[in-house]
Amino acid sequence: MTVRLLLADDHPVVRAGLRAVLDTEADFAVVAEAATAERAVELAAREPVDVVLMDLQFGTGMHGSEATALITARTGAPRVLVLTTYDTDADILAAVEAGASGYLLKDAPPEELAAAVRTAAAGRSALAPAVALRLMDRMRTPAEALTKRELEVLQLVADGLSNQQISKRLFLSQATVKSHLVHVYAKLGVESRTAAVAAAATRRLIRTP
Amino acid sequence: MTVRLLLADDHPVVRAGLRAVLDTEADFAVVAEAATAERAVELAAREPVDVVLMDLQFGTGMHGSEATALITARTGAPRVLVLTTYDTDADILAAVEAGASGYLLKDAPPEELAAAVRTAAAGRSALAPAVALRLMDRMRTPAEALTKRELEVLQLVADGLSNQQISKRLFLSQATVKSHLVHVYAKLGVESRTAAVAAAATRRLIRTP
DNA sequence: CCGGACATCGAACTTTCGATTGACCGGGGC
DNA sequence: GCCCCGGTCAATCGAAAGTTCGATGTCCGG
Repeated sequence: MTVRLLLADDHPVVRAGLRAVLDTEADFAVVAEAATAERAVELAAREPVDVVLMDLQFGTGMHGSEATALITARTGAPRVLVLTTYDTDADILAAVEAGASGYLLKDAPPEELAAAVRTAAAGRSALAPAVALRLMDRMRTPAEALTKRELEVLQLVADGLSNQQISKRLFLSQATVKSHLVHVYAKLGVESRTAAVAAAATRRLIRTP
Repeated sequence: MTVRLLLADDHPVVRAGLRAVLDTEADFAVVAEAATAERAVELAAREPVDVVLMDLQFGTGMHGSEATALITARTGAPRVLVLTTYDTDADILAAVEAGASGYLLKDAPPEELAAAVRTAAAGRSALAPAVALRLMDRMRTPAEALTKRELEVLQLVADGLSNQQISKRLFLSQATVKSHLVHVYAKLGVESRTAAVAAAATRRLIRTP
């Protein structure tokens, strides 16, 4: 049984690398490539594909997690294996919520990559050890885990928005924004918004441009 | 005349991709690969190589710019072509100072990549259009260029320090720190420290963890 | 069913930040 | 020599951020 693959990554070199690594496996066949998330969604709907290898950060246009959600929403959809460079908590959560079957880092060795593809093709969940470890840590110390809402506010803080701007963006009052930030500061062990952004960046909780 | 290549990148997939892309060129031959900067320095000294494709960010150990400096310091050294994902001003300057013959982004199309390798092999300078454009912009609008001191203060802001903490760290008064930040805000077109950090991060003026 | 976590909001308070203005000095360039 | 720029500092004032104390409602699991 051949596993048909769709590669979605904006870097030609990475696509070539994935093709080189995966085509050496006898039971894999790369049937399509996409340089944008939009194109990946289109191809996944049209071509018969078993597993999509999806990057998260594309240079322009749709984000990989959005594309993942669109692809997995259909019935009989292929499995989506997220393959990204960095592992922020926000990205992992977004990918899992979007219906990704797995989450791999690009620095993974080829054997791990092939194993993850087979796992995903079989319908099981495939998480990179580093990612799994992070989720374990998150489970083990739920006190330090930021809620989705807190991450959302923190991300906007990192984008340079003021409390006023954040409140308007999220349809909240400034009081609520401050409230969330108080909790964020407590969980991160800091006492200012910039320190929170720095701490969250090192812990890969948020996306930094 | 065959161009002998050494690939230095910690991502197996990227190395495979570069090999796939470059080995299709008749006059290129990938003769060695290195997964760390240290290994790249070692191989560049031992193997007969014409051009080194050097990543900047390795997972652990030496930085690519250090390795570049070590490699180019020798007489009869190969040319080093820096090939990285992101293009921060600091990285570009460091690479050029280290003696890199060129600076490419990993999202470059294969033709551009091959052309840059030939340019480097011929002993000429090879800059990616995006990188060259950045340098041109930097020349054209020096008003937006932050001074060394301003960057220093801004970096500490990005690390989460308060004005008070920065003043102590740099042996300044808070007035001076504020003064620098006023200039930074004006140059970046923002009006708060977090917005300045966000703007500087997107423009790759500072280091983000 | 009840406790706890999460999300929401308000008000009063303190601290920090940012804007503004003005000043001094040293080093280059004209 | 003179002027401009970079770096340094001071004082002030309003705005923003952060703290503290409260409160309500939902939802979920024991």
